[in-house]
Amino acid sequence: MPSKPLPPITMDAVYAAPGYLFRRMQQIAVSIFMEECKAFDLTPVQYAALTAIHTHPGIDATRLSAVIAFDRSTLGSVIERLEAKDFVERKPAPEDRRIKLLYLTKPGVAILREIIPAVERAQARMLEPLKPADRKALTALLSQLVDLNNEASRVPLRAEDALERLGKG
Amino acid sequence: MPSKPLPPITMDAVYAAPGYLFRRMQQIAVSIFMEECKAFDLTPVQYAALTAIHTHPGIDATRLSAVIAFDRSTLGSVIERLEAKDFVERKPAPEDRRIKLLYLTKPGVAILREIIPAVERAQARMLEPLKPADRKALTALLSQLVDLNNEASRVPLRAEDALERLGKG
DNA sequence: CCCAGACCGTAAGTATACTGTCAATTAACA
DNA sequence: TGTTAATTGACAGTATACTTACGGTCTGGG
Repeated sequence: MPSKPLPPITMDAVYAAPGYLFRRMQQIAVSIFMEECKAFDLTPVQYAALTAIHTHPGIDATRLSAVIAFDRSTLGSVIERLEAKDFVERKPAPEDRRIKLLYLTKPGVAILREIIPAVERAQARMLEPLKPADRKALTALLSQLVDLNNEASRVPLRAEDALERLGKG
Repeated sequence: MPSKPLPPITMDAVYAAPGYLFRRMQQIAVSIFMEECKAFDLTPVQYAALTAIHTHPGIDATRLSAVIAFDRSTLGSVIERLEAKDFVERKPAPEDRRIKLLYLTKPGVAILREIIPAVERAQARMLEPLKPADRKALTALLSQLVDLNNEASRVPLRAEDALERLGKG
């Protein structure tokens, strides 16, 4: 019996691999976001953090990381930068001295409102080369896949859990 | 006349945005890759670099960056790490003292052959939650989108250009 | 032949995105 | 109640992923 032939080592195999396509698309998405939003000097992650803090004022860093699926360690420096720009405030929680509660400042709320059109332009541009029907199909498939693969990520999205506790506390 | 209403600021809008989905899927893809390949201690980018050097022995760092769509600066440290692990060799080009030519070592070729099954398992796992037809559809759409958005990236894929010059030189 | 410009690798700086670990603090339970 | 367990933010370490800039090198037009 012949042994299974070794697959050829080619760049075409790399270019067709989902992992490569995801990395590449992420590069492109960040690039487009930064271009559209350069007047605001906010990164995609900083924008997501501002939105989450706006939606859940007084959230703490650990719960914020669960809401935006972002590593707890990295989030520290993200918040530091937002604090340095005076978009976010950290206040110690009275009932738990380990926790620091996060709030948007007035400039933070203002920039969040102002940046929205640029963010929407960026999101539209990412999919623009596709036909409208294909845009919907891609978004739906991606959305499904991210949801079904949630547990495979080291930092799964846990918005419900996080907010449930927030409500209880 | 009423002014256009402001869009509501919600996390659901963030979760449905293509940019968020691409970032999330990239996180998941890297996590799956690292899990499947942890016995080899190679990152996705290091794997792509090894494959490209194997396919084009004697390529230089700038052309390599064009072939794998990876920033020239970052690539320096990636190659350094591959050199430290003794998977890659850098040799000065005799006809151009600016250039260092890249070659795989024997261990480099060996690990590339050995890691392939793990890489294929990782690629399959990324799409596994979808139905087979949907896997194909997603890959096709992504492939199209990456190709059509190539110029939007700061580091566009320029494999043909790079290899053309490589052949001429 | 010369020199302006292009090109090569490299370095410093910023920002994700992880891995650990740690001390302080709070919660849970025997 | 008292001791262990879990949680929180912080820190150090590694690896992308980009920016600008700089010295060394080559190349083309005058």
